[in-house]
Amino acid sequence: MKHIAESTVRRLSLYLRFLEDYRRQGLETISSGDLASLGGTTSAQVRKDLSFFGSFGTRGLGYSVSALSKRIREILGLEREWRVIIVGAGKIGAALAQYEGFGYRGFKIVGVYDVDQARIGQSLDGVIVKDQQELDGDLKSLKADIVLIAVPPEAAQPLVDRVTKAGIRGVLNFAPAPLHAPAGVTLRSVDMALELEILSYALAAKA
Amino acid sequence: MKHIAESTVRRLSLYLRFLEDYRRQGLETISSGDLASLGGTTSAQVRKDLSFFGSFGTRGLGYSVSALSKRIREILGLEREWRVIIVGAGKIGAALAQYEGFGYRGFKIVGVYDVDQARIGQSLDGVIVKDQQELDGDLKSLKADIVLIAVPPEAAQPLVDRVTKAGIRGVLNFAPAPLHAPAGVTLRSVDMALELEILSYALAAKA
DNA sequence: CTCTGTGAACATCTTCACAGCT
DNA sequence: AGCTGTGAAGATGTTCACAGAG
Repeated sequence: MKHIAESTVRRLSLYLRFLEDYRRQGLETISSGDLASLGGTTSAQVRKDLSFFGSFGTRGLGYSVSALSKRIREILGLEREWRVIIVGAGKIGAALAQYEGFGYRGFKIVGVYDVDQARIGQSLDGVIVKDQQELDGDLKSLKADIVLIAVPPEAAQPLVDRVTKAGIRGVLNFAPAPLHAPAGVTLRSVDMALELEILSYALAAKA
Repeated sequence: MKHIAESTVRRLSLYLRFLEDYRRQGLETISSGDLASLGGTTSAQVRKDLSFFGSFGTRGLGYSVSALSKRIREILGLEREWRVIIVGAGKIGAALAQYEGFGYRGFKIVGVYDVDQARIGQSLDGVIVKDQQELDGDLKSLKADIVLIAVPPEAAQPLVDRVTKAGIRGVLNFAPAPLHAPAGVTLRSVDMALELEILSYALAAKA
């Protein structure tokens, strides 16, 4: 398969949400124009995005809501369950552990770890915070696929090294630090301070 | 000023962090190559990014750490204080209110609001959660610049409409909903579920 | 000789416009 | 007639490669 742009994948993920809204409303077909106006893009963009993966629509009619949902879920790898471990049970880690947005789409939190004795043993939405010393063993025994990093920035890179050594191939980082992972590992970062600074730029630039 | 790509602004923000690391280490100059290797980019990219805003370097030597820091802070609008209001004191809102990453760079949280009586009155890192009914008045009296949205998805768009009507021009949304804002308002979204889905795609695609 | 600053070449992503099904 | 699917054109972002300052 040809390489797909991240922007395309992001939009696919959005389309899936709109499709689920449509299904909830009992609608059976949707056009590229409908998807476009919901997502703030153009109908050509929607058709182009989908065309990378095949031809799912019917000319003159549009797309079947259920068939397209299914197909996008397959493309995104959401038809399977992903087992997620969170490292760091501070404010962000705790918020992530209890975030409803994850569970409903096949992301299952199977463990939360911290180094702070005060946090170990706490229950976060049914998952008990465990001692980080148990992490290496648990990554394997719990069959974790993805690690969410919610530790202080200086602890983040060593943690990436550690979990990738244990075989983890997907990491989502929330620490404000630029991290590096070996080839074959997908590492993404969500940096809230950075987002605020980009907003600051936009506000300052138009003032 | 010509339009600057978001990717450029994002990198500038990263460069600023590296510059601060360098300053902490007492180093006085830095080359585009140094900045590039820290940020996982190329020296040409660094120079191009900076060139949009002027010529700050010395050929044969590099950039003055302190002068470049100062200049990037000006560009990003970080030499001033931004007054931030958080709406929604659930898990995410509370984590944001207590996130240290914001304060140190001129983002001051001046208020947190919720509709839930059980949360109103709670103290989050020194800020008392107030009743959301007071939001409209406080946006003006507290001179808020930026609103962070941490409410359930269905409440997000009405909230955007409300705060933009009150004069807010910068919104950072954490609810998993695609929002629209009037022209002149900068709205950015951080969507954690979306990030996990993009990760899922990457893992599924290489499997 | 080193490292910046930048036009030009290149690569990537988006939009256009229309042929082709239904 | 309506809407998809897709090459081609256009716009945007990145890398190259070198002139020029120190």
